[in-house]
Amino acid sequence: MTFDKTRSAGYLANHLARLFAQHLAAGIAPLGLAPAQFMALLELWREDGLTQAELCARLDVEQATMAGTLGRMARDGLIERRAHPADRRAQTVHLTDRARALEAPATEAARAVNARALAALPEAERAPFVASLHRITEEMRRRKP
Amino acid sequence: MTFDKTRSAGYLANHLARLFAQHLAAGIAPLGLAPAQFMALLELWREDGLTQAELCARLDVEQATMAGTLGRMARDGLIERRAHPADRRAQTVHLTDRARALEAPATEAARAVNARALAALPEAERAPFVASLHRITEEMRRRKP
DNA sequence: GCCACTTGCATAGCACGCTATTCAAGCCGT
DNA sequence: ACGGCTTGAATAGCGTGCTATGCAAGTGGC
Repeated sequence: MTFDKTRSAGYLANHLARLFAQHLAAGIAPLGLAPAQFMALLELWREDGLTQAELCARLDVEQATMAGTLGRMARDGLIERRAHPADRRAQTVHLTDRARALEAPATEAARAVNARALAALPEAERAPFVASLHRITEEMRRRKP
Repeated sequence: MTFDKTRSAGYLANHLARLFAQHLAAGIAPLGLAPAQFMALLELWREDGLTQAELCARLDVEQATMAGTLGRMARDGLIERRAHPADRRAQTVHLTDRARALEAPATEAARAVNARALAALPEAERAPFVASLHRITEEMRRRKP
């Protein structure tokens, strides 16, 4: 039996994620955003003034990755880093007005991508699919390689 | 209404793909393989002597991406490129013995990752989940951004 | 037969992921 | 108060994805 990629959850997850990233990138590029920046903004819109470490934990990415993303966001005028009031090692990350103004259009673009993607499934299968995605993701995250 | 990432198919697909990539990378690193190289091998194990363009089409990645992956694979002694017999622009990609020997252990590692991941779902939900993944992927691939 | 379009690859530049390393600052037990 | 572990962040190096270019070789129409 050869390995059938069209039935491999891992292969399909990779392919699907690339497709989502392409669609999302196209949707938010006009706003001057890249996908990873949008993810970081998602957290910052909920709660401003997080530290880099907190962002890492919430998005489950490595610290070095987040440092790069935040660097690009600062360069692009989306965030400002300020000294942490209580810990001189840490910095807090704050949204600029420009970033705050992007919340509505950016989340709208993301919602549109999700809607168009899920349209491929019969309505009754959408919620179970997303639930399964969530379930597997949480499990794999718990017991990392 | 704020955007809930834990219910966003796109967000979850990205997260899941990163987790799969980490698990797979850990599983095949001892073989000297990286995830994208494994994907290319998957096609070459089925049919040796493909051109770069054919590999791109089958894996749905851009030509420039494949050029990079094949370059690393040639560097690592996994493939050889030969002149195409009929088209002087093209090259055909051929497996080395080393790459051929990796088929069994590498596919086994990938299968193990899939199995462990799907173990998070009740048995009855696994097939529908993979089917949905496949369905959405195919649809999104058809009508690209 | 020639010029224009297409096609196969390489390359450069950038975004993101990861690991590994380094450094400063906080924390702790003795 | 000290020496040692932990923690927050930057940096370097690498793999993988993308777009955009550039060039050589094939193809077609006239």
